[in-house]
Amino acid sequence: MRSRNYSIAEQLIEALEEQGYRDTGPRRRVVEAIARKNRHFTAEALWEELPGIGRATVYRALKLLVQSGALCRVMLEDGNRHYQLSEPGHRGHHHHLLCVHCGESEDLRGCDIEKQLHSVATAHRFQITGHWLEVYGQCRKCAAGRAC
Amino acid sequence: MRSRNYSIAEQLIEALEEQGYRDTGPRRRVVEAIARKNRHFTAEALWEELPGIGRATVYRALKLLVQSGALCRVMLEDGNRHYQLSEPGHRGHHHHLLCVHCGESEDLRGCDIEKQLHSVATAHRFQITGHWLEVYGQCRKCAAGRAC
DNA sequence: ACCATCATTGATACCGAGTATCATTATTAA
DNA sequence: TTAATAATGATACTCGGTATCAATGATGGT
Repeated sequence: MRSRNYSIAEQLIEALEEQGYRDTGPRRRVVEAIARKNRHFTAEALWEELPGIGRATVYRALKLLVQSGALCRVMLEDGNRHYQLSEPGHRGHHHHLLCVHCGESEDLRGCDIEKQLHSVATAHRFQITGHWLEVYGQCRKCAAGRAC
Repeated sequence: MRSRNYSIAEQLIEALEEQGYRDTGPRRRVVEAIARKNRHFTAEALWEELPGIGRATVYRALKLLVQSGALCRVMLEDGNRHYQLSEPGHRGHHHHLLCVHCGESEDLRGCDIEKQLHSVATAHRFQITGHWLEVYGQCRKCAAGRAC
């Protein structure tokens, strides 16, 4: 656990350094807090658990991490914006299964929605350049009525 | 044109009355402004073209119309929230093709994404209760380089 | 037509999420 | 070690939207 967290934090720092950003104390505290999370979270909640770190610093770090693909912005059903770690090795375009009950989220793999959209688009004579998809529901634990 | 706008406005007023809301002067001015639009718009822009109508009134009307299904909230790629009229007789859950160039939008018909999501969900043992999809691209006119 | 009731209005203040500014501080490369 | 430059955090601000509340308007019963 400890080492896993450590390595996630390291990966995030690396993601920043790859883009030419420095490895600083406050940045480290932010990514360590993110690495500890196993569900999606708001920027505000993250900031609140980081006393002494400025709001702007937290928002800046989140922005850079989203840019790098290491972190995803997800949209909840109520329209609130949350953040969540990308699964390792899964930084490109992808979608999420968001548990509305416990807040757990997993990357949606094996979704070839692009193909399907393309055929619909042809019928509309519409040239698709991008899309955005969120899927809401209950994870296996919550669906089974177990705590998670 | 005139009569078409009139009838759209009437339909919107009816959508409100069906829910037990009153047909008032300010409400009428809001729905008439919406009926004139043929692309998605922001709440703020709508308010600005309605001098004398309070901000809250505009936001309240939008909220009620979205509730009724006559109006959709759409999310742009940059995260900005816009609104657009539902196509007639298409008030239930549906998706949009949004032209990023001219702002035109059409309802996406014939998309059986639910089926596909369901099979992916099974693989994840995730119980889907809802989803949100936006599709971005260029409408046929913009793709052809024509003004629209 | 009148009145009592209750919904609606609009001014205002407020809220939440995020950004701009900017003087101070930390990191880095020479 | 130092000069250059990036990052920080306090603060004020923006943007989209909501809560409050006194004043106004619509409605249904008589």
